[in-house]
Amino acid sequence: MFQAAKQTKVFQDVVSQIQEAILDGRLKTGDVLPSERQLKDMFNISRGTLREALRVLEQKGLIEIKLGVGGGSVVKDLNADQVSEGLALLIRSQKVSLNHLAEFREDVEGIVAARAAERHSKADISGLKALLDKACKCIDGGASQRNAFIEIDKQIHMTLAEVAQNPIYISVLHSVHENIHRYYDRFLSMEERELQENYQDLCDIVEAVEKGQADHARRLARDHVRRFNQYMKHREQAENEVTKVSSD
Amino acid sequence: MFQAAKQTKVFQDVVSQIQEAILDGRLKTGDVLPSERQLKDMFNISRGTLREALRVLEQKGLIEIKLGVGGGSVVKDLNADQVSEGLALLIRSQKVSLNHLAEFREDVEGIVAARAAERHSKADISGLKALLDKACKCIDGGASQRNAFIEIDKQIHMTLAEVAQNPIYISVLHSVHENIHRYYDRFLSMEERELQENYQDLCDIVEAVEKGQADHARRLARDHVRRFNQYMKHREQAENEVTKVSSD
DNA sequence: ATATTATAATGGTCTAACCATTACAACATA
DNA sequence: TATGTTGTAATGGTTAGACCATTATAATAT
Repeated sequence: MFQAAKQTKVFQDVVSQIQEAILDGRLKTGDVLPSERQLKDMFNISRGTLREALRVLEQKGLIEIKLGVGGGSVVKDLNADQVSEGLALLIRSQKVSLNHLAEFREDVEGIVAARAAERHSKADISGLKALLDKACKCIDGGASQRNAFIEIDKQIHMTLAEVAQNPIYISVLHSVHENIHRYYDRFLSMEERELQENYQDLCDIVEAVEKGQADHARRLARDHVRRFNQYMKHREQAENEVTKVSSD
Repeated sequence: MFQAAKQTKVFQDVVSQIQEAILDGRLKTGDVLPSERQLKDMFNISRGTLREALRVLEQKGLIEIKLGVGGGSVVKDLNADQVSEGLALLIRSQKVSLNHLAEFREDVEGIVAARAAERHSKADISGLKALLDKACKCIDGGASQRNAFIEIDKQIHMTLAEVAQNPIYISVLHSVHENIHRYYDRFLSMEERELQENYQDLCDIVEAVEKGQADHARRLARDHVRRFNQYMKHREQAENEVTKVSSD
């Protein structure tokens, strides 16, 4: 007959109100909320409760809290960081293994390449080829050059996601890279031969994209990522062997 | 020469310590943290500061805070809710459109079907066929039956994600469904003809999975989702037309 | 004109209460 | 004895008021 009386925790109500204001556009990126002492009076709550609400909004990625005079709660430009953090937690909590993530990356990079092949413009291809040139120049350099290569490699993948014209791919791929690199960074120094192979892969993918061969681009991208994954797994195993022997 | 001195906000340090304890397994799902009054003494901080930390952990999905005697902060079983919420925020903030999400779903469902085709067991197929049977019985029923059909449809998709044996697909697909349905629920009442088509699609997909035809399953799943998306878009346009006319 | 220093506003933290909710024990009742 | 009621104490939720730490800006000195 009756509904359970609304369980409002005060701070939750404040979170909702401010969140709605942001999502409705009544508060825009860069806007500064009133100071805590003003807000607490506006909501007619205590400062502690208000601060709990602000902490939640901060954690959601909706506001950023700055210190000192002229500081305060600033409405943030929303990005994929929260998605990325959530994914990172799933991985660290062993709900998701590196193999799962690596496989997911294979598939996503495949999709991205295929969509990019469908939607690329001439300007996109020019941009990609410029990146390939930069990558090529890094191959036979020293260790620092190799890090540069890895960086450009990542840029090429992210650029493909942009060419695919769907921000979800950008966010998802960004999250995946973020989390994969957190684990693989220590193995990332590649030999010149691997760099060469890697570079060739990228050239092939870009070529397929340019020709609009979606399925082919998908396959190339997937194989490219799979090869990278297998290489990293070998490195990890090798490292584990060493650790095992030296601790025997 | 020097690094900037660590900017520790006290509550952040507390968040880190508890988060690490959970992720390292020192605190397990279901464990209850000491009461706030005990924790504040253990960390040697004030209760307000502690509560800010707990609110952040709660928002991250790591703990759940229960009221009353025997209440307290309980370590939660981590799931994809945070990823889902992050995605929802991106959508509501117009960073991501429904078209983007729908397209993404096409691709993901395609992947899932392909992976399922590679990895299915006989038991998986039995489970899927049982669901198909249930779906079939809902087709010519009334409105309530139709809702049941939609529910089973979702179950079949999620089951395919489980068959694919990668928890990321489960999480991502769950997030996508969650967010798509938030927008499309009002249009979800389908005609018997659409249900029939839908059912046939599902049968075809399961058949392709059973036969291990990965590429075929991918194509079928993608087309299935695309058709659904187009149908929903038409419904939405139709509704907008009506609104437009009636407000003229 | 430039460097330094004070000022005041803001977020960060602390203390010490009291309120609201809830599991459970103590008690009353049939 | 079994069952329903009530009290109690522990816990999270909220409040109030104070003081500390940081920082943009204005005032001052060089």
